Amino acid sequence: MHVNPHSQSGSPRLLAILQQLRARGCRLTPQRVAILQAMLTNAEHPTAEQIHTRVKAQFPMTSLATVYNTLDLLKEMGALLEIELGHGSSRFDGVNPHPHPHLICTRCHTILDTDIPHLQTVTDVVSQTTGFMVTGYRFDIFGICPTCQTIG
Amino acid sequence: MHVNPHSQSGSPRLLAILQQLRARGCRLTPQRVAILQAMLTNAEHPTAEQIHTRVKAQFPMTSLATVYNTLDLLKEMGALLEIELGHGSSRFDGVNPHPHPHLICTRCHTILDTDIPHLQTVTDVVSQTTGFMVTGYRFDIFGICPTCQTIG
DNA sequence: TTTACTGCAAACGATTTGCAGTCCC
DNA sequence: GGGACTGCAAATCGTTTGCAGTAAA
Repeated sequence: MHVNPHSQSGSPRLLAILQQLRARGCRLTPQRVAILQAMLTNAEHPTAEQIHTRVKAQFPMTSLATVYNTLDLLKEMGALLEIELGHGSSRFDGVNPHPHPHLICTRCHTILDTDIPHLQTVTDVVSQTTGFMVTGYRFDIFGICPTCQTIG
Repeated sequence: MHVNPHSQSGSPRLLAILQQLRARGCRLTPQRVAILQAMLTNAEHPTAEQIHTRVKAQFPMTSLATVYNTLDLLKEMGALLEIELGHGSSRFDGVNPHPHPHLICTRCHTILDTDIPHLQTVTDVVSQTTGFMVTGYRFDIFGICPTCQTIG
């Protein structure tokens, strides 16, 4: 299999991450690039399985293990966020890799991004008052989404 | 095995939860009461395994499955909080079962309770602006605790 | 006596890992 | 050509479950 990433146009973000991968000495295998593209263009906070399904449409041989390996790599690079739920699969956010609050519907399991102003300030204050060196956070708000409320 | 919960003094909270269990038609087995007591007197956010170890000191036959079953029951009753971490075991908070932010040290895995004023107000605002019916939240702040910082 | 609960062991399911072969660079 | 990466299958591990026996009420 052979793919030349330069032959296809891509978003600045995609190109930047490909660049980062190259700088790391990582190979740009077709599977890897396809997984990355799938992550950057899916705002639904997909599971590894869902990414696998989507990538298999393009490269049928792709294994789930490779998806997991690649997601780990991208996570370590800071290119995506993993939302680890206790039960069921992790969900991934490749659209906004910076910590931000999520609204999680406990009925349909939809995850929505949301914005809470000054959250950075809040964690800064915690850092100062407790002596904790804050490196990140996760703020999940659970409830029932508007759609599920109307369904009943 | 036979234990009479009334023969021992207990905190008001312990007695209230025992009462709640009885009201539900649940049996007050020695294992169950011991697990509950262990949870109410351990502020270290223990794992199921750690609770199992502690309870086995008192009732050596106690199985880990019973610990899990009992923790599930207590969680469903709202008597404790489960902190589900993606990797490793869940941690449980039986001291403060109401949602509150946690400071999690990514080096020594200590979990500290903390207080952020007006967090309830924040989730209320999110509820109003998004139409989400908020039922709970989880706010984990990751970093390096003061002790681990001094160790280097 | 009734039946909820227990211990045990096997099952489960998401993720990781070992390995032999592949193919990007 | 070398070694990072792949697919596959087996291993891992926290947690759940089935079941026959036990004991709380």
